[in-house]
Amino acid sequence: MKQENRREEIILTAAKLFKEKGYSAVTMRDLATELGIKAASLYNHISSKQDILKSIIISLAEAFTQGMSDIKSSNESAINKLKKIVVLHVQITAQNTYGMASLNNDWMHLENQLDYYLQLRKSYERDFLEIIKTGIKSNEIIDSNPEIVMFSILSTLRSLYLWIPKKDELNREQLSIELSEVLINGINK
Amino acid sequence: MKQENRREEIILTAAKLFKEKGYSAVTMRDLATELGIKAASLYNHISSKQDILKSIIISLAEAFTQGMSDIKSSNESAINKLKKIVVLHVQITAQNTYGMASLNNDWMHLENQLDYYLQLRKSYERDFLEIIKTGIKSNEIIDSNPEIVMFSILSTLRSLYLWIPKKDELNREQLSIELSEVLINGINK
DNA sequence: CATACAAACTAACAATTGTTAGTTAAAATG
DNA sequence: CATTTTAACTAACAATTGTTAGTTTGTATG
Repeated sequence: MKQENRREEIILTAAKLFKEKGYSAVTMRDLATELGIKAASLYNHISSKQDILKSIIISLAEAFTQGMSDIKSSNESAINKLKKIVVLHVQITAQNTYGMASLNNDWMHLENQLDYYLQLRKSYERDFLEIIKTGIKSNEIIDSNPEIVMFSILSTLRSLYLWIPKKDELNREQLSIELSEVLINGINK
Repeated sequence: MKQENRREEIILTAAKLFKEKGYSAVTMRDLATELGIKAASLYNHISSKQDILKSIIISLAEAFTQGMSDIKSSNESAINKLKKIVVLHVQITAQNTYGMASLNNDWMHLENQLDYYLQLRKSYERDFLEIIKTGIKSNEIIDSNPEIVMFSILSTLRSLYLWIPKKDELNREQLSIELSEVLINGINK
């Protein structure tokens, strides 16, 4: 039975290095050194550097797609759907902050899977925008430019991978609540 | 008189490529090809690849520092200071979307200037946080976690470089107003 | 104990990297 | 017109890159 743990360990360590320096700046020798082995030994577990990147990014992108699918079909108000999106991002990001860095910053270095990734992202943003537009029509959400609303919320959620590691005194649920408060209700008194 | 234009052109083209692929993935040959010359010819105008990155990032970081300094000393309410910060980001980003990508994504590849950059950023964030805390104390801003408020606003402003190029039908002033509306007053009706 | 296999190793490769040296042609300067 | 400067070029370098081939070592399995 092949030890799948070692592969996972390699991918996790790679994600950590990718977060610090970006995919292109991390060499297979960097990665091997971090793991205490030689570069050639990595190839007993992974098939290429590109294969590592693909494993990191695609699984995360699919998790977001699945999450959005659940939210879409969840007979909730638009505002509650937005709150669920916040929870989704906090949850996935808290689970894998390193990988989220690659998802955000290294997706353009995907080769074979680039089109697939872009398709997932496009579809996610389309669903997100649809929720906001529905909320505006139903008078739940203030009459504003829906793209700016999505841009604003999504930018914050996509940056979570940078902030969550610094603030682990805050638990996930609490963070989701405070974030929803600020993003949805604003800060003006 | 040395032609300073050519240097500017090289730096601008480099910023454009850095935005697409990141600093590490762009080679001097890529850059030269984009300009229609050979890699070695670049060195008549710049002293190193690192020199290009430094020129892009440091000037932008100093522009933000200057802007924040003006806002700090501008006897305005906290909310109005925040609105001025939005305008500052929209203005600088609209002027140089390519460079802002490097500021956001490639700062860690600075070598000699890394400490200086980090110092500027830290100081900027300290001032930003201070404005929010003052606003909370003076009852202008809702009683919330000031770090989350800053994180949320700053994440959105830092992502502007991705969105502004897609939306140039929106003029800067209009964008600043709508963004302030969403970020400060929220979206809940 | 014999065998199979997982996971490390050494050595090497071809390609690519940033950069330097030296040269050339055209344009600016006196 | 003579000279200097600018900005391109060719050729080459030493280092680093991802990856492959072949080998060794320890650990389970039968």
